[in-house]
Amino acid sequence: MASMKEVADAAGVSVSTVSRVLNGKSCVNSATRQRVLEVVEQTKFHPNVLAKSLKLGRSHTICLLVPSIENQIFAHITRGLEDTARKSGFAVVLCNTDEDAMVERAYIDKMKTYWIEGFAICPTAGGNEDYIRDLRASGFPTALVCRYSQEDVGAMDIVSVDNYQAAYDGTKYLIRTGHRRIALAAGREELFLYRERYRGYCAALADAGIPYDDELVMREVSGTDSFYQATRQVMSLPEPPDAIFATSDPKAFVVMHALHDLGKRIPQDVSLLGFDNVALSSNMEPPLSTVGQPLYEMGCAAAKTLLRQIDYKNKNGVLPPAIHHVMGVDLIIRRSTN
Amino acid sequence: MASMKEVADAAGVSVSTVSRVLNGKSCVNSATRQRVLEVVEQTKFHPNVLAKSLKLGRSHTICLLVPSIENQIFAHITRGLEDTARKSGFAVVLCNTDEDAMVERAYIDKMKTYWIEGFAICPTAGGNEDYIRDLRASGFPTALVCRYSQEDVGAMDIVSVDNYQAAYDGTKYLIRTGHRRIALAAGREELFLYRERYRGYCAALADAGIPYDDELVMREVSGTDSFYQATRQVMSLPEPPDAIFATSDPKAFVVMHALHDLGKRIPQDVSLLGFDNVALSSNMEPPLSTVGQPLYEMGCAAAKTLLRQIDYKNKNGVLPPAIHHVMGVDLIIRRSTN
DNA sequence: ATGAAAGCGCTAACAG
DNA sequence: CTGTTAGCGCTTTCAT
Repeated sequence: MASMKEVADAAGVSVSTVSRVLNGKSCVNSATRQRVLEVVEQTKFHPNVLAKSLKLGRSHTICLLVPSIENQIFAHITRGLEDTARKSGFAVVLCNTDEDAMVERAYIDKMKTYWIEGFAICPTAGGNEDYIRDLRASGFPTALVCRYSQEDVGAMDIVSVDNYQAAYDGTKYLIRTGHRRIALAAGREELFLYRERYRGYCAALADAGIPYDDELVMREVSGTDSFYQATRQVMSLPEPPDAIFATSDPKAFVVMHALHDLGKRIPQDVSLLGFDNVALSSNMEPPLSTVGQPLYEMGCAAAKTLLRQIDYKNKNGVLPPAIHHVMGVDLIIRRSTN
Repeated sequence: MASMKEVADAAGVSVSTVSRVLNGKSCVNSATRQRVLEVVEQTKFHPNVLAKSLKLGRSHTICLLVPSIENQIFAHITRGLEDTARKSGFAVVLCNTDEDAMVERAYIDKMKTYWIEGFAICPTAGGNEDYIRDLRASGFPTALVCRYSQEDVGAMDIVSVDNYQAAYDGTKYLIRTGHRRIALAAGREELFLYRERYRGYCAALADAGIPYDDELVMREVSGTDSFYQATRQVMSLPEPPDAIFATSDPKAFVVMHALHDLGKRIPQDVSLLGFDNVALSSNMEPPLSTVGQPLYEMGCAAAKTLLRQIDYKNKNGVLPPAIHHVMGVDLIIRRSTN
């Protein structure tokens, strides 16, 4: 890794001139420019980004925090984010928080000192998110993806879907297709998005005049796998459900598995509707009907909103007003519902 | 973000003293140490890692290149790598190459100028990997994970399983359990690991005196989905297979799907064996028997070998001799084979 | 159009 | 034990 000084010497010019031709600033005599360019070519010189970052106060790096990249949902988001960041010359540092607020917090603290230019965060379920709000308050471009709290709206940049409406529509679809006893595989209540989906489910039921039955809502006890038992339980009710709405595809997979083991046919005995449209859902047996979130696009949107904030901040010294990007969902009917 | 100078001023000492207490080098008067520590506390000072990196020539950052994080296989590896890197204070930059050698190459070039301390790479299938070998040649700690070429052995650090033996054992298991017509969902031939798995399959057949039938090996035409058609074809043979060995779990998922659509029961009509043991395989219907690679651990091992190289290089100025870490596989019998 | 010089924030001799 | 100083590699006034 040659340094600019070496290039300058070899070309018989000063480092400032080399810098100038490399950055296309102000005019440089085209003869000298040529000479410099040649040397750069020969020596395979690449400017040291670290030094540049230090000088300029920017690193062209953003940081993504997700609970776990092993969860397909976050894998899709990550892909979208990385793709669009890369196209703009940004690198992305990945951190798996494992739903541990301590890890999340420590990581953010550490990353701040890297002059990371922005943070895209799918926050951990448990934690108080004050340190995330502080992040923005202290001037870091920040985007919440998927997961966010009510109070964040208007205060932070957010990329999400309308979880209430999406769940409402999903439930409505199940009702419209003749189902009356609709069970819900609900997500962890600490997460606003799951409370919203729950609300949507309740509202759709109410609007259709179907009485709410708490025995029909399965709650996550310890990890997604807990829906295996929950499914067995709900299916052994005197009046078992004729449809199950899982509030995420990974949950739907374990419900599906439990149903198979119970000898129940999908959708003949019970319809199953998921939420997310993760890549694998189309390969399940039967292929899973689901409320599709545009996960990849949400990752792209998160990157874009971060880039936008970074730009704005570099121009105006402050962050732009927060926006809430609410993306549309698609109801994807495959063969697990009828 | 306060700077060390400010801390120094506030504490009434010089920056070097602050640096010393922060780095625990040489002795500092415990009274002054206290004072400095207090100011550090108050101002929430974190040293600027960029400046430190520039000065020291190290960034405590490694780079991971994978074809796509959306592929569960790479998600597991990534998780293992990130977990162990983080524990050692390293950040990891993620790049999805999408099997595009151009992207891979460009990314590596760019990352070199970030003073990235090491590269963990699951190389793209197509490309000539000279630039990866150059990476090591030019002094960058490098680890190949899963995918590698014959010629890399001994020349580069590699973390993999013994693909030949694993496929041999998997096939052997199928034979031992009474199968004679064993089809193979083979992977892309450009990948050494798939050629090895193919060899293992052939060898096991030969050793058991079962004639090789080329009609029984399905080849990837265009993405994993092409195995859907291939499965239909092979099942419509006059003498269809009584078992299918898929050389990766994602392939097994589409084979399984095709089998279902064909009305074939697994394992009654045909046994199905996968390769990888991706998280979802246990949730399939039926749960997939598979040759389990320790993917998470392979990620950990890749991080460790990188860390080891980095250490060694910092001490001795050169990279340590390359090692090939061959990890064991587990035959995981679930319910898709009998 | 080009060079000299200052400085981004930090570490590491080298003096004292 | 502590302060001074010289850079790490680069950008950017400010002169020339």
